Amino acid sequence: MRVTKEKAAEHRAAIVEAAARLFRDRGFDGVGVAEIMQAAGLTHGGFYGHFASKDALAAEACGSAFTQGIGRFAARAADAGLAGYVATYLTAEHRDRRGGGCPMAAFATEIGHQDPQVQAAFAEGLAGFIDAVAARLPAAGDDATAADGHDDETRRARAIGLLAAMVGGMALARATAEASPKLSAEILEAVKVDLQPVAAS
Amino acid sequence: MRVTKEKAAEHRAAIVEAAARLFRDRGFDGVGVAEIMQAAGLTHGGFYGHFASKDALAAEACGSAFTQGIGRFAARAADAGLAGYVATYLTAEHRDRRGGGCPMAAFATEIGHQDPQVQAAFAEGLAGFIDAVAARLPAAGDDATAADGHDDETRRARAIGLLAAMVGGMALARATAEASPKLSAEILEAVKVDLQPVAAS
DNA sequence: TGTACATCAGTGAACGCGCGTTCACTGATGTAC
DNA sequence: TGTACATCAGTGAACGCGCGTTCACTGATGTAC
Repeated sequence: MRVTKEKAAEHRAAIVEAAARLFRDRGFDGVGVAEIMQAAGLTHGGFYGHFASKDALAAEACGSAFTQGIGRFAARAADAGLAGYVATYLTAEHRDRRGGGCPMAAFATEIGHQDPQVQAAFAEGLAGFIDAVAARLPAAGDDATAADGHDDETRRARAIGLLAAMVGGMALARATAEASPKLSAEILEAVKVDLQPVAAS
Repeated sequence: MRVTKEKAAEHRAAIVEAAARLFRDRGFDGVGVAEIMQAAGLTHGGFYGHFASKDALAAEACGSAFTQGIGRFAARAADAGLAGYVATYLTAEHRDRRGGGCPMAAFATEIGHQDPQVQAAFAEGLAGFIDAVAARLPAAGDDATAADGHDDETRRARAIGLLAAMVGGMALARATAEASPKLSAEILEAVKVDLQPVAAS
C-alpha cells in the first residue's frame, strides 16, 4: 500500500514525535520499535524504510526533544523572564509530564549507555540549551543591570550552573515521586527557592 | 557443591557488591543476572537461592551504593569540609569511575522506570544523604558562623539545592563525556565554581 | 489526457538473540544417633 | 568421637518471552509513452 510522498514524510515526522515522547517517558530501553510505530499509527515492519536503526531514531528523537525544549524556553523566558521559566520548570506538572518535558531531566543518566550518535545528539542539544540560557543572563554592557552583568564566559558558566541545578532537581524529584511524594515536592520547592536569586540576577 | 553458611553469606555479599558496581556503571537494564554472578565468581543458576528476583537485588544494590556514598561523604566532609567534598565530587575522576561513584548521579533518571522496591531504596538512600549533608551545614546556633547559620528547615533546603546541582552537573558531565569532552570538562568546572560559595557557607 | 508498468511505502510473519527464570542434578555440609 | 543420612548452595542446561531486524508480498503512486 504505497502512499503519497507527502504522507510518507508525515509518517516519518509522526514516528519521530512519538519516539521523542515515549523515549522521554519510559527511557530508550523501555520502549520498542513496534510500540513507537503503533503510536504513530503504523505497523512495525515499515520502520526500516524510514530509519537505519532504532539508535538512529533515538538520536533524531533526542534532537527533536531538545529543539522543542529550547523553543519552549525561549518563549517562556521572553514572556516571564528567566525566573519565570525556572519557576515553571520546577513544578509537579512538569515532573509528572515526563514525555513532554525536558530531555535533559529525562535522559541525563542514561545517555552514557546509548549509541554514540545518540550521545552526539544530546551533546549538541545541550550546547544549544546552554547558549540559549546564557543569552538570557544579563551581559556586562547592559545598562539596566550593569552592576550584575557578566562577561560571556561568566554568563556561560552561570547558565551551566543554573541548568545543572534544574536538571538535578527535576531528576531527583521524579526519582522519588512514587516512593516518597513528600520528599519529591520538597525537592522541587527547595531547588526553586535556591535558584530564585540566580535566575533573577 | 554445598558450601559453608559463612561462604554462602560471603557469596551473597559479593553479588550485592558486584551489582552495586555494575548497575551504577551500565544501568539496571544494561547488566544481566548472569554477568553479575560471573563478576561475583559464581554461575547464574544459583542466583535465585540468594534473591527473589533481579529487582530485589537491584533494590539492595541501590541501598548498598547509598550506604557507601554517604560513608564517603561523611569521611571526606570531616576531613576537608563540605567545600572539599564538593570539589572532589565534581572531578573527571569521579565522572569516569561511574561504577564506584555517586548512586544519585548514576541512577537519577532511570529510577522512575524501575520496580517500586528499587524506587523505595533510592528514596530512602536519598533521604539519608540529605540528612547527612544538612547536618554539615552551619546551624543557627553555631558560634563561629552565627551570621550564616540557618534553622533546620533552611539547612535541609540548602542541602537539597546543593545535592541537586552536584547530581545534575555530574549527570550532564557524564552524558557529554564521550561526544564532547570539552563541554563535559566545562560543566564540571562551572558547577564547581558555582557551588563554592554555597559549600563554604 | 489516458494507459501500462515500474516503483516503493507499508504489512505482517518470521528469525535470531539475549535475558530472567526454572529445574534436575551434584556433592559437600551439617546433624541425628 | 564416629558414622549414616538429610539438607541445601551451587551448577549448567533449558524454557519462554520480548525485542531488533529481515523479508516476501501487496497495492497505490508516480511516470514513461
